[in-house]
Amino acid sequence: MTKDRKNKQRVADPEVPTQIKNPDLVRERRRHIIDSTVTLFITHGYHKTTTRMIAKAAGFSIGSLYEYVSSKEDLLYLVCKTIHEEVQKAVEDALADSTGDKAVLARVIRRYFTVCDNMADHILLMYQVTQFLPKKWQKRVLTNELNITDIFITTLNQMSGKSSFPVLEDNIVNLVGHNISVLGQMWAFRRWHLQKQFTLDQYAAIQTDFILGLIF
Amino acid sequence: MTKDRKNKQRVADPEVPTQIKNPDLVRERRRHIIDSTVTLFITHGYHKTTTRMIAKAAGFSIGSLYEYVSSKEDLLYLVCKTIHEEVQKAVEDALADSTGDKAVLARVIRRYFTVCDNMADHILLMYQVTQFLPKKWQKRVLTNELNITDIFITTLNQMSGKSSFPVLEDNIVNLVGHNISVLGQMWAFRRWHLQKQFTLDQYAAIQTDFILGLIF
DNA sequence: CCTATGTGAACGAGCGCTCAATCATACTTT
DNA sequence: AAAGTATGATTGAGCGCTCGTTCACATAGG
Repeated sequence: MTKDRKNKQRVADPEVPTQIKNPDLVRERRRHIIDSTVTLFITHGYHKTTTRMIAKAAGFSIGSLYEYVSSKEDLLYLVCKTIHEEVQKAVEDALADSTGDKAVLARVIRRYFTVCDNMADHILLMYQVTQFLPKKWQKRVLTNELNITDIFITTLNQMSGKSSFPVLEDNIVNLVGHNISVLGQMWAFRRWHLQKQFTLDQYAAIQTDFILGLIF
Repeated sequence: MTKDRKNKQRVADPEVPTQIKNPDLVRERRRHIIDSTVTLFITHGYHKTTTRMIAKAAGFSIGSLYEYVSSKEDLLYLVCKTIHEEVQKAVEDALADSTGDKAVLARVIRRYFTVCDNMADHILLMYQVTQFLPKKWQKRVLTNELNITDIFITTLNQMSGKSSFPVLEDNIVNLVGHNISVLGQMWAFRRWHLQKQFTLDQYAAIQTDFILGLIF
């Protein structure tokens, strides 16, 4: 009767725990577990973080942990997903009031770079950790990554042709979108080195000129 | 009597194996082991690659493997070091005949991007794997990474003021150096996506304009 | 008393690494 | 040339241990 749980290949898409009935409880606890896990993953990395550490940090026993999360891999997926949602939300908020204009693009970039600065550890974590996901979920995470780039791309497209903006080729728009994402992440990766020479704002300003140069 | 071998903290700096006498043999075999390992790490990742797999791939028994390499971590360090040396050499070769000129910088960038394309798997590996090194060696690897950026920086400094080049501020030179490295690596990370829109040459051409824009 | 939830000892697969034993080859001795 | 010896190189069974996961049982609430 319990045999049908045996195979490791879980049925449904991402997140399938066990037998607790109250769904609100599950959501809340799971959220709590994810938060604790993120911190642990950031400080110790995925492999050196044991499930026992996670349980302890979240204030559960290992047994309970497995009531809310079906495997360590599963948890990793949830972590990745959550981080991306966070980054994406932060970026979208920062873009909420944009209308096509040089100064606006500059502000968008500066805000995005600020997000990258605030979430630098999370960004590094994502880079380190995606590899440990099953291939199937890796794709999904990669897609989320590209979603963020897409936000810039659509923003640029909206600006294209309006106000002081020239009409932009698709190719260029795409590349600029990628460049913005990547140069933001570059700050996360190399900030210890870059900070010796620039503040975040200076960095943002120069890179903005850089990016605008490609457009105009 | 054999007790003095006990502590895991190895004495010397990086690479210390065991009791085989012929040093040429050691060098050659170790090189061979590293090569086999790189392939395995790229396809399976660090943790899923077992020492037994490495031994098998290199054509040794595990016992023999440990005659040439003192630990799996050690091997990881050697792998990182070797890759960086390779990248660095490739970049330096590509830069061998540079004199200050727009066209030359363009060629330098295109060549570097080609290196990134050829060694894309290696570059990804480096990003994934550095975290598993002991802190002490992590720094060293990070330094190697920055060395490559420095190559660009010094190249740019040599160009500064000569021929058609303006005299460049230090800050700008540094940032441009970083941008070149990072935009090359961006190709490695996102090439599956970018290839839909650009060939490597097109990518290099546009990004070069981009970079030149910051200089002129 | 029954259902929902929480617990942590126990399990066992898998790992890096060691080391006593064996083999191969070169050098000595007669 | 044959037998003896010394030494470097190779082997793989197995040790010690970690860690993800499970499950028989405890506790709480209604």
